[in-house]
This record gives sequence, C-alpha cells and structure tokens, in this order.
Amino acid sequence: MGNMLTSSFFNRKTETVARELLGKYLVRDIHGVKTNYVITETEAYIGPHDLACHASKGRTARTEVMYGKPGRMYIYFVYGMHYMLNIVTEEVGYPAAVLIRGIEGASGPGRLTKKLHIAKNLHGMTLSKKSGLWIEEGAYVSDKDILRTPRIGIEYAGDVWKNKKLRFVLKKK
DNA sequence: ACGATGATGAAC
DNA sequence: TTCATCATCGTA
Repeated sequence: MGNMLTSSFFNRKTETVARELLGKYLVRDIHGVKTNYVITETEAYIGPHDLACHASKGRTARTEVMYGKPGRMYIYFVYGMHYMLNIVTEEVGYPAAVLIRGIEGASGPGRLTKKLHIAKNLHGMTLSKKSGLWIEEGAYVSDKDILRTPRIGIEYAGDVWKNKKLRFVLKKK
C-alpha cells in the first residue's frame, strides 16, 4: 500500500493538485473493511474570483471549510439527492478545492459518494484513517494519459471561467 | 428530454 | 418568508 497523502500535498496550486490526484487511490474504511479505487476524474475550483467556485459568493456557513486547512473535506448536497466530495486545497485563508468526479468503477460525483457511503457527516473532517477516508500514492501517470476539458455543469460561470480547462480525466487503457 | 428533491443564497 | 437555482442521475 502507498503512503497516505497529507496536508502538504494539498497545500499547493489547486490545478496542480487536481492533475496529480489522477491515478492515486481513494481509500474507504468502513468498520475495518477497506476498499480502494483509482481516482480517474477531478475538477479544480480556484478561489474567490472563479465564478464556478462556491466561494465566489463569499464566506458563508457553507463555504467556510474551503477557507480552512488543506486536506479537509468539503461535502455538499445538490439537486436534492447527491453528495459531492471535494478536498480543500491551497493555504489557509484562500478558498479552493478539488472535486472528485470519478473513480474506477464509478463515473460521476454522485455515484461515487453513494458507492463509498460518503455523506455530510464527513464534512470538515481531515482525510485520515480516523475519518475512514483518505488518499494514497499510486502509479506514475504521464501527461499523455490525461485529457483536459472545461468543467461540467457550470454554464452559469461566465465566458472566461466556464471555458477554462480545469477538468482532468485519466484516459482508459 | 425531463423529473426527483432539498439546501442555499438572494430578494423582498 | 418565499423563490429560483443547483459542481447530478436514472429513466425514457
């Protein structure tokens, strides 16, 4: 098993973190039963100026966690039925996060949280063995095996931000 | 193409 | 307090 990623991994540019999470293992421990899945798709949400980032609305109860320590989970509920898993990035005080959009065997942010039983009770917790959810090192991933596209479901974000290629997809072998 | 289904933020 | 919107998904 690889080493567990710690806060220093996430305390970097959000775009870099999103890129480097591809190929890493998302590990879930439920009552001692561990499962791990390769991360295959991510998106970067970068700071107060990014109109697609929830923090562009300002510092609220919902977005507060993004202003905190990198490596914590930002989990929110959308469309009345799906939980989204994000990992906080960059330094304390700068609101940014990476959305985990896909893992091996579960494509789509709502599908993977359902599969791994990830819900609001993990919101604000640090990725760690204690929380039962963490990320471990994986195999080297070449740029040739990665596709970059605009992010999904953010048509409202204005011409500049909606078109930025901040979605990272690991190509299938 | 569309409905499910509830939290969120902004308007009033 | 009401209202439109939403980082989606399953069914059609």
